[in-house]
Amino acid sequence: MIKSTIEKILTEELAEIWALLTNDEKRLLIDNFTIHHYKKNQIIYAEKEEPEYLWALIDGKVKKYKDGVGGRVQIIRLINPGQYFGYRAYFAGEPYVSSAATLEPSTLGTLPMALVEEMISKNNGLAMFFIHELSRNLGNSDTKIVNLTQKHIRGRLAEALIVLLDNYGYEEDDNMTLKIYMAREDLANLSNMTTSNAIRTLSNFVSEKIIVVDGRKIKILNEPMLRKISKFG
Amino acid sequence: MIKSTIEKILTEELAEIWALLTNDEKRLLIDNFTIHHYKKNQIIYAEKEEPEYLWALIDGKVKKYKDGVGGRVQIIRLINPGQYFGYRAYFAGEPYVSSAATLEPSTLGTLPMALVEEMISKNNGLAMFFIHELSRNLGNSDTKIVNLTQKHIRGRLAEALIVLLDNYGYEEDDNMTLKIYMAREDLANLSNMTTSNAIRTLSNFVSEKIIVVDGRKIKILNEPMLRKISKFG
DNA sequence: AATTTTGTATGCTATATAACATAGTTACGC
DNA sequence: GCGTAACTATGTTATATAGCATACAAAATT
Repeated sequence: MIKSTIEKILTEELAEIWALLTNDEKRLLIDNFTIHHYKKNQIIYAEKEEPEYLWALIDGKVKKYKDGVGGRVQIIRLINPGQYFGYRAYFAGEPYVSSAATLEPSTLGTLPMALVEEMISKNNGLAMFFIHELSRNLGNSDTKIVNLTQKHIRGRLAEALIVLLDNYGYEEDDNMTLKIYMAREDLANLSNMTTSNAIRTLSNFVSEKIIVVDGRKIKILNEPMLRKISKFG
Repeated sequence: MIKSTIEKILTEELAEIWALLTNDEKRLLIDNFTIHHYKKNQIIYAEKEEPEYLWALIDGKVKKYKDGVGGRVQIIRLINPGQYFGYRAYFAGEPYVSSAATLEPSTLGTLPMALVEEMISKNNGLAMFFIHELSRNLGNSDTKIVNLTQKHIRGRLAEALIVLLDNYGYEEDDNMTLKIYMAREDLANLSNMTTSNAIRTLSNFVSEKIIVVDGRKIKILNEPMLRKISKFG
């Protein structure tokens, strides 16, 4: 039955919010939560659209990005399963300033923001949850500003690889291969450089035995060195 | 009497929060709100310190900035009278990731964050206020990432001047002169360039009759052009 | 008032990285 | 399975901007 599937997802994948709710709120959530399936590289919402839903990533990988000057794209955040997005613009009372798209086939859930706002106004634990999330994201954004503007190309790419590692971790079988297979272009858009330079710098890291590359699979051989380059590069 | 001065400030300068409170909360606020006077270019708090207070700017001007690679500094936000800062790190449960300092002699108020948190947990209007603030700041930060990484030097400086205009406005008497007198170095740190290049680009804008400069006074002659450069530069 | 320090201005040089070009390689649709 | 498109790789050139040097002006300190 559909309802029980939703309940399973809410209690297991989105436990963080679920735990904060009263029984009435849980019921409301079940009744209004909708599951969506997205293909790889599909746009979820785009800049300038009006925010209407809270999005929850249940399974898969999602990027948030901004289209900038002259066709350049900047990836500003990566979303993991169990995380929420798409709510900031609604809370700020403005249209989206960034777009969201899947990096792989993904399962997502939506909840109308009007309902979320309603629930927040009555549930302080939920309000604190969003205050906490927004605060962490804002800190990351501020840090990103300095990383992207002041570090050199090697430092920025190393940083991007560390971000991928922190977000998605290693494959279980070898504990070395990044659990995300990104196009070089996405890697470039994450670290504010051209695709050519992402490829080139990646090759340099391979020559220096810091990583091994097999297509889109990236195996990190020397994580401390990568962190060092990220920090001082 | 001191208490009545504080009450005057709270009701007039910090009306936005005041209006959201119950009588008991207002009393609590008056009893725990402390006024501080800072000189020009004085550090309020520094990166890596533990956040303890909510800061309210009552009068003056404050910059939030991050020290980056090789002595470079990035100004990430400007604070106006009536605005609050210093709370993000506390909510995120981490030390400060940026520093705060005055740009001119300023009057500030503090409130212990533990009290703010306590009040938020009981007052949903207050919680929504912070959710709204954090959401707006996060949108600005994300936009800043793209502005600073993708725009050319002229666009970045034009953008910085627009930010100063939007934050502090024009002098009342001529409606053209920016109501903030910043060092060229601060201007550079705001727009991610060296001081030399800020001076040079500012001179170019003068040659092009977009602005007039008299020491630190900047008069904007052609605001539409400046906005155009900011947008496409 | 004299002296030091700090800020502003401008020219020249070096360099990191974008832009462009070309080619090989892999994935994908028919 | 073949042809086309998308992706990866690498070399070369162009250029925006940092870095450095020098000079002058203004402000602060003695």
